[in-house]
Amino acid sequence: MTIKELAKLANTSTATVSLVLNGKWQKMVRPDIAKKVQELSKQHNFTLNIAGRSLVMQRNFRVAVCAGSSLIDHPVMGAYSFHEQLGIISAELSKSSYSIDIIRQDNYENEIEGLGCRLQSNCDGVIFLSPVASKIKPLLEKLALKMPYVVVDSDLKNRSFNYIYTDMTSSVKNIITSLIKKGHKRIGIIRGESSNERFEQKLDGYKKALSLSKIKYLPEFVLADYLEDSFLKGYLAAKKILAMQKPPTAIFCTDNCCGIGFIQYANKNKINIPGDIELVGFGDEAISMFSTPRLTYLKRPVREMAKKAVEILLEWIEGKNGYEPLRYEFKEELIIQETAFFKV
Amino acid sequence: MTIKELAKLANTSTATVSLVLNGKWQKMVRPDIAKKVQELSKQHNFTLNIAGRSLVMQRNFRVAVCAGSSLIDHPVMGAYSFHEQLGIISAELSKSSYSIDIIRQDNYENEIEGLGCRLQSNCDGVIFLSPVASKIKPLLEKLALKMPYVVVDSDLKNRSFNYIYTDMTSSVKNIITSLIKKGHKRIGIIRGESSNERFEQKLDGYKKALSLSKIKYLPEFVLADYLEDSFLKGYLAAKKILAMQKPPTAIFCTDNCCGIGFIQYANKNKINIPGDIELVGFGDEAISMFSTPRLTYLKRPVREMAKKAVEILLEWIEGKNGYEPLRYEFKEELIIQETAFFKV
DNA sequence: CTGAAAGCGCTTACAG
DNA sequence: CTGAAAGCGCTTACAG
Repeated sequence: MTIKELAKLANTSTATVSLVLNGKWQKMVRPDIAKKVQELSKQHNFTLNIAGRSLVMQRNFRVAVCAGSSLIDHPVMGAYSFHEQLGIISAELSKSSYSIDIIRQDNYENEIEGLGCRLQSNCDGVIFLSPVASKIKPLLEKLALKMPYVVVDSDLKNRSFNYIYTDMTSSVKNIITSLIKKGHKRIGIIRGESSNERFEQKLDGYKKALSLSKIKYLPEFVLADYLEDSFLKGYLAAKKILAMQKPPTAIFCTDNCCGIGFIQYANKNKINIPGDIELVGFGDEAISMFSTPRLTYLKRPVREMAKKAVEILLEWIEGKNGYEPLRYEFKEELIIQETAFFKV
Repeated sequence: MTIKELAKLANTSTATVSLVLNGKWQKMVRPDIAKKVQELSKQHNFTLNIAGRSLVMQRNFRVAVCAGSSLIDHPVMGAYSFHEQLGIISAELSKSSYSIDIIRQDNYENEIEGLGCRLQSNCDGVIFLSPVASKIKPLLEKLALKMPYVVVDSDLKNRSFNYIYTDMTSSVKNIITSLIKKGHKRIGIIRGESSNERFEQKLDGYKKALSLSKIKYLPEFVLADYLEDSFLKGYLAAKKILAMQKPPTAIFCTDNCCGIGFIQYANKNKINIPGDIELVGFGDEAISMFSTPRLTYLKRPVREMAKKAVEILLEWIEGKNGYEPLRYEFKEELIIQETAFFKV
């Protein structure tokens, strides 16, 4: 069924039907005609054809979601955030009858033209999920997108871009400071993530906290080996740490997966957490309860960031006013479970 | 840039450009002209406008994915499969430049018209993810979709529908039989899922295995209380079971989350798994390694099913031949980790 | 307040 | 082999 047929049934023109169905009829269409159109439309379960609308409105009702393909391909370990975000983004967009295009984005340098052209001709907006800041910035500059975009979960530190982020450095600084206040003097940090840049941000926070409290920074307490498997990283780091003559009394894992690996090794070797060693993770809610004891961790606001991204993107797409660059900060939240206790 | 402009640049007509860019030019367009068009198109990063194509081809380049909204809204516990599948589906579709529409499908009875009309006017095909068989069947009959669809992960037991499934009854039967062969005579089963129908299928397999081996079915070994939280279900079931005077020597958890809950309780109460009690789970790979000991489980081929669904759906959408009803079976696979050991 | 008409960017018969 | 033209289903000036 098309708008033409519906117009015929309602004994009016397609223009009138279009106005009514798009809610733009006030003061333009006689109320009785509007009502009739609405009733007929409901009765026949009529929906405006999206291709027709797209063509004339120069809008595609599609939003692109760009993410590294490792996130898309290997949803098993540590990449849970991406799937949470994808679910939320698609559900939110669906409410406004937008659909999503998943775009794999790995080789930032080589695919600029392809990506730009693909985005430009298919989508109304773009969401970049957790890109590496130092790579997405030149890409955005080169792309010079004419459509709205938002970068989610990367602190681009430049107000001319649109991004939603958390200040991981200060989150980590605060948590390490709390550990110090509790009496810990020997605090370790284990790298869980594969991204060097992200780890550096957290390590900065760690260093700042130590230096503020005049605690000496010990390189052997930083376990930053590169390994694909975050869980295994935690497991092996635990082995290394617990073999030390004077091991740390508290550990910060930069990723929950890694924290769970740590716990698994500790359990096997009868190390008591939090009795012998306190442990704090960082990441999703998702897997944080699957260990014994349950992980105390800084919860990342991944869902909130995704939701916000859709909200502002749609506002920009549907508004006619253009938009100001947007920088929006979310905060990590401390979730106290069983591997460490704090006074808040 | 439009096809018109490109045609002008190439000094030819839009018809010719369209043929070339769609790969239909062989024996219709002079090779030198075709080459010129291809070069110009590449040079200008030209892509055919999808709205224009959609309208004239009567195709939307969109596929709907229907799923219960609890899966979409609460990705934390036990609903991991959905997110794995969503990621795979969207990535696969994206390769063919289709985008996806997420549709929440909860109240099967009341939204038939809305759903049907929405699907019909926006999408070229539909994927139903893990619907309840007894509800999706009447819905499909009433909808009488004119477009291709596939039901993923529900055994509809009716060859007139299109569905991809696993035979959970026989998977469970086999695993229980293996436990019996290993010497277990007291085997418990714990319900992890919220869907009654799915649990019944597994329970059937459990009963069949017992009956084949002439082992008496004991209702107290079936822990099928309803609880939202699968993890907690496992935890509480463990408490109940381990308080029995003669508890089972092996447990089958119908969901991995539930298995991990069981392990957590056992660990806290110094019950040795697999020494005191062997444990087998059922579900995703995703969370199966986050426990100590790691869960032995039947792995569901969720990703494989999703990939297959997209493959056949696109074949149907892009083919012009209509299609035969399709029924495609996948098998669960036993993954032996640390909570139970089998000879295979 | 209403309707006829132009036009969005394509593809596909159809005439040459 | 090539190009002019119709038409997909809408929205939005524009004329009445």
